[in-house]
Amino acid sequence: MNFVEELKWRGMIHDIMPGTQEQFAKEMTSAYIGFDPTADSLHIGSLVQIMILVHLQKAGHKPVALVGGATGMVGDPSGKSKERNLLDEETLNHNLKCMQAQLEKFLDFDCGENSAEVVNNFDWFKEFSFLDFIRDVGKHMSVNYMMAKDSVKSRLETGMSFTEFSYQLVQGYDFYWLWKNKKCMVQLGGSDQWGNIVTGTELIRRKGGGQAFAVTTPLIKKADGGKFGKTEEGNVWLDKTKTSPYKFYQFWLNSSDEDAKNYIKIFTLKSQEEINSIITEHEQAPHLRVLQKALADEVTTRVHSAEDLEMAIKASNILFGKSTADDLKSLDEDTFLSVFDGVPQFEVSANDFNCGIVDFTVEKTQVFGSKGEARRMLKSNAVSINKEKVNEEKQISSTDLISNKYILVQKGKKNYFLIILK
RNA sequence: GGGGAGAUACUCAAGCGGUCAACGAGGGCAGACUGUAAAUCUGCUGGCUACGCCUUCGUAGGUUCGAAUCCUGCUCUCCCCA
Repeated sequence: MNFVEELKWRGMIHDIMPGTQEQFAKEMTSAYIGFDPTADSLHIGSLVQIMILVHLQKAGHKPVALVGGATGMVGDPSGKSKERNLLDEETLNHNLKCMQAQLEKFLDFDCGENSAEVVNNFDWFKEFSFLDFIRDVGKHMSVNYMMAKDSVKSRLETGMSFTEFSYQLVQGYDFYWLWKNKKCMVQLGGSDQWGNIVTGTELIRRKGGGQAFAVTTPLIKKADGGKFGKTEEGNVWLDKTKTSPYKFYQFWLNSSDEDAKNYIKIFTLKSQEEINSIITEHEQAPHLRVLQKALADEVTTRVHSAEDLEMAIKASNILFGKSTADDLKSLDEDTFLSVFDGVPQFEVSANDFNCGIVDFTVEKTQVFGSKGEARRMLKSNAVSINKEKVNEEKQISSTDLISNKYILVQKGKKNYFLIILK
């Protein structure tokens, strides 16, 4: 199956420029996606773009991942209702380094002519002076054209700086540069990037007299209209120190039936037949959640590792299985600790005991952010100690310790915290 | 440069001298139901040494017994004219 068809059945194409498919059919083609260095880790939103590059390489083409050292200094107005804050250079460089390391995990950088490549647009912008830029690049684009972009139009009312207004030209020049110097024919990206991408193909047409192509992916949303990739704590990151493999696994496992059917096509490499059979199986026995498990297994393995997955499953079974306080107590210490590796942990000392549950969860540990919150939770029957519901009267003493060392605190059904006596 | 409008909690948005920790909506969190799903119903959504107290309505002052509400300076944003 060719690249474009593969993306099509997976529901990963939002828009595609005429002629793109023919280009991919004609020859081994390089295509690139830009990643914005706004944080020091990629999150699962960028995972969609990464998967596109993976498919691209599998189809025999050359993936180029661009990290935006230069564009990151400007700030993309697309989809933003407010002017962005600029990052300082140090943060930016740190972010770039981290992101690059993550990207390298997903692609093959040593497989002959379609080896992946990571480029940084700062490399070609650092020597490019402002005057040169407005003469060589700006001259080809009319303000009228730039103003017609949605990303600009929607900001005309509320205002936008010249910096952000110029963003599309900067990104457009990236495409031009890659086209000119690396024969990169296609730019891929999220649907919000369409305007920026087209500026690039226009620049290539006007300045370079050539042709280039584009494919964009739809914005992923949850079935209920909510934002994809957010949890109570915020973004789901690919960096395991920011989102533990256990939490990562849980994120996918918790997706709704509706969502999981879409996600499995986008985030796994399973074939159409495999996916259909998993969905059929799931519909026959939805409570087994075969679908969510298949999804969570594969994504966790790709982003982390088989070992991380194993521990995440083990932890999940213990935390969400039918286990009781007694089961917890019967675990040996090693298993116990490794199971809870991904669960937020707090350390206490022996004299932190013998106090009320509220003090214990707020002051001795930071399970809850304030006493008010702790009381609210307790009142709504949301707190468990070692899998047993407790109320505001509960006193914590050393008899609550498991293996004389641990206490398991639970907020609601899904949020666990491990307290360790040190 | 001239004129006008505005800034309220996570977001939108009421309030226009006391009864305001601030209506409402969205979002979020929790409870029940379930399949660690969806839908639905319910509760909560500034902090505390908690029938009371403290800190919040762009910012700094002022008027007043009393201010988110009135006055003044400042900052920022938007609109119109040049």
